[in-house]
Amino acid sequence: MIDNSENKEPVKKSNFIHSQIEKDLQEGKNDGRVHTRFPPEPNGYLHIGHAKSICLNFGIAEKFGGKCNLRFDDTNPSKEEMEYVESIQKDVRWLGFDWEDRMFYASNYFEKLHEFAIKLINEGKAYVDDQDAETISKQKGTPTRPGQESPFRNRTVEENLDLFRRMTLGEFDEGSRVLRAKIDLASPNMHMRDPIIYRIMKAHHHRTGDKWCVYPMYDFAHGQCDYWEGITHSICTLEFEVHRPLYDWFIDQLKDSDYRPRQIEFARLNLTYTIMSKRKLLELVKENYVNGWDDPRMPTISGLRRRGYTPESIRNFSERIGVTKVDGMIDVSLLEYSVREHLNKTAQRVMGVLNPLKVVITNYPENQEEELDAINNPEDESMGTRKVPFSKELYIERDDFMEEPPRKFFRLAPGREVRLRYAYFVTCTDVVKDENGEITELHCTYDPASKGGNSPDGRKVKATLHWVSAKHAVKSEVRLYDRLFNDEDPSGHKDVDFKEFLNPDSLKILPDCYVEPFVKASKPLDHFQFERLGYFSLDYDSKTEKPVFNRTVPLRDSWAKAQQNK
RNA sequence: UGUCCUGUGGUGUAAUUGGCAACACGUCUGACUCUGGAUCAGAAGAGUCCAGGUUCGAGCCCUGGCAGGACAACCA
Repeated sequence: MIDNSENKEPVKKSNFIHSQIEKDLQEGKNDGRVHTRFPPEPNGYLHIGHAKSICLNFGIAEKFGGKCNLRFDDTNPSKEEMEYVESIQKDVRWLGFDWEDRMFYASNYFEKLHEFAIKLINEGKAYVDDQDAETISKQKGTPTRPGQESPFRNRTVEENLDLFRRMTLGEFDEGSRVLRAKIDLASPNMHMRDPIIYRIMKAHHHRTGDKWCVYPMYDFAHGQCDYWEGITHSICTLEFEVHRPLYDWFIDQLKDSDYRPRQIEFARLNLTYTIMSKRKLLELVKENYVNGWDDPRMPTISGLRRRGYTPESIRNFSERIGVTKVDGMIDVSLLEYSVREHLNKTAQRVMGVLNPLKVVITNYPENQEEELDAINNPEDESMGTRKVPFSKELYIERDDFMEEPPRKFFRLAPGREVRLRYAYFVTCTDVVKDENGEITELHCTYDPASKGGNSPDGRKVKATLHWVSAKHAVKSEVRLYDRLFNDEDPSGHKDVDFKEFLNPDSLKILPDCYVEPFVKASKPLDHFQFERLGYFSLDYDSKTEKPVFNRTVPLRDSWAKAQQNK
C-alpha cells in the first residue's frame, strides 16, 4: 500500500474484485489486459450509488493500468432521452474521470446485434414466438416450477428467418411477436428459460431515430457490447448475479478466441434516509416534490454538486465504504463526514449571520469604521487573510444571546463579556425589547484595548461570536436543508409508499441573512465555511443584489448535541 | 417448498498459505483552542449467525442447520 499520509487522502483499499482481477492477471487471461466500463442507462440522472460504481470501474482501470469506457445502455427507447446522456457525461467528468475517446452506446451495435440474432436463428438457437406477454410469462413457470415449451418453439429456420425479417421491417404490431433464445425451459434459473432477446417497439430512439422496429433486450446486448469493446471485467450490481449464466451463454455463442469478458457483481450502495431508485427519484421530480433532478436535497450527483459537495469528498466516501457483496446500509453521516473533512481543509472562512439580532456598541464612535484582519483558512496558511469591516452597529446570531443563560451556555448574556471574532471584547449592558417582549436590540460596550481579539491584561473570555457590520452586510438568502426523508429506509416498507416519509422540513428558506462583503465576488458553487455554522455554497439562483447560499452541511456542534440529548 | 448470493462491535470494511479479531465512522471522556469547529490523547463496544467436526490452534477448512436477499417486465 502507498503511504499517502501527506495529503491525507484515505489509503486506497483493495477489495474482492481487485483480488479476482489480480488472479486473472496471474493466470495470464486476456493477454494481461484490464478493461472495464461504466454502463448507465440514460433514463435518469446519476446518483451517489452510481458514483460508487464510477469510482470502482475507473479506479480499477487506474490501478491496473487499464482502460474504462463510458457506455450508454440505450436499448429501451421508450425511457431514454438525450437530456440524460448529457447530464451523465457532465457528472462523470465532474467527479474527475476521463473516458478519453471511448464513449459508446449500445445502439452503436444494433446492426451487429441483429446479425448475431440471425446467426442464432440459423443455428437453431433462436425462434420467433407469436404468443403475447402474458402467455409467455405463464409458460415460463415459477422459480420452483419448471416452464413449458412454446408451441412455436420448433419452427423451421426458414420460417423464423422470414418472421424475424418481417418483425424488423415493422410488419407486425408491438407485442405480437418476440424473438427468443432456445435454451432450457426446465432450468432452475428463470433467465435460461428461453429468454426474450428482441421485441417489437415502434418508438423513436434518441440516436437511431425511426430506423428500428425491433430492439434488443438488456441481456442480449450487454455482454455482446462488452465483448466487442474488449471489456475484460464487466462489473455490475448484485441483482444481475442470476443473469450471469445467460451472459456467459451468449459469450459462448460469440467468442472465437481465448478472450472473454467476465461479469463480477458487487452490492449497490444503500444510504440511510435516502432513496436510490431512479424510478422513485423520477417520481419526485415529475410530481414536483423536489425542484428538479439537481435539487440540493436529491442524492443525485447534480444535487450533491449544487448542495456544495466536492468531487474529492464523494471519491473519498466511495473509497471509505469499500466494495463487497454484502447488501447493507451506509449511514449518511459518513457521507457528511467526508464533505466536512474536505471542506475543512479547503473552504474559505467567512462570517455570516442567519438569524440576525442587532447590536449597538454604545461607546464606539458614531461614524467610525475600521478594517480588521481575518484569517481565510486556519487549516491552510497559504490562503492568506482578508479585511473585515467593523462599525458601531452589528448583527450577531440570535442564538448567541440568552437573557437567562443556563449553565454551560458560554455565549452572550446580560453583563457578560465575549469576544467578537477578530474584533473586540464586548460586554452586554442593555436588552431592548418591543411591546411584545421580543428582544429587538442589544446594547454593548467594547474594550478598545482588545482590538484584534486579545486583551492586553490577558483576561480570558469563554466565547467567540461571529458578527457582521450592519452597514456593510450583504443581505442574502440562505437555504437550510435537512434530510429529504424522516425514515431510515423510506423504500423498505412493504405497505407504505416511500413518499409518506418525505420530511416536511427538508427545506427552510431564510430570506434575511447578513454575510460579510467578501462574498460579493463569488461565483455559483464556490464553497465557504460560515464560521461556527457550517459549510455553504453559492447557488445558481443568486443575483448580484442578493446572493443565495445553500447549506451543504452544518459544522459539528457539541452544544447543540448536548441540548438535544437533554 | 427450486437456483444463486450473503451472514465479523451501533454502521461500514480488514484479518498473506489456519496463529493474540484490526481500521474508519458513530458514541463517551479529557487536553488544547480567537470557530462549543479543527486538532490531540484516551475509553467503552464484537469473540466472528447457530451446532457439531478436523487441528496444538478455526472468522478462515469440513458437515448439518438458521437467518436475510436476489430471480417468475416484451425494464435495465
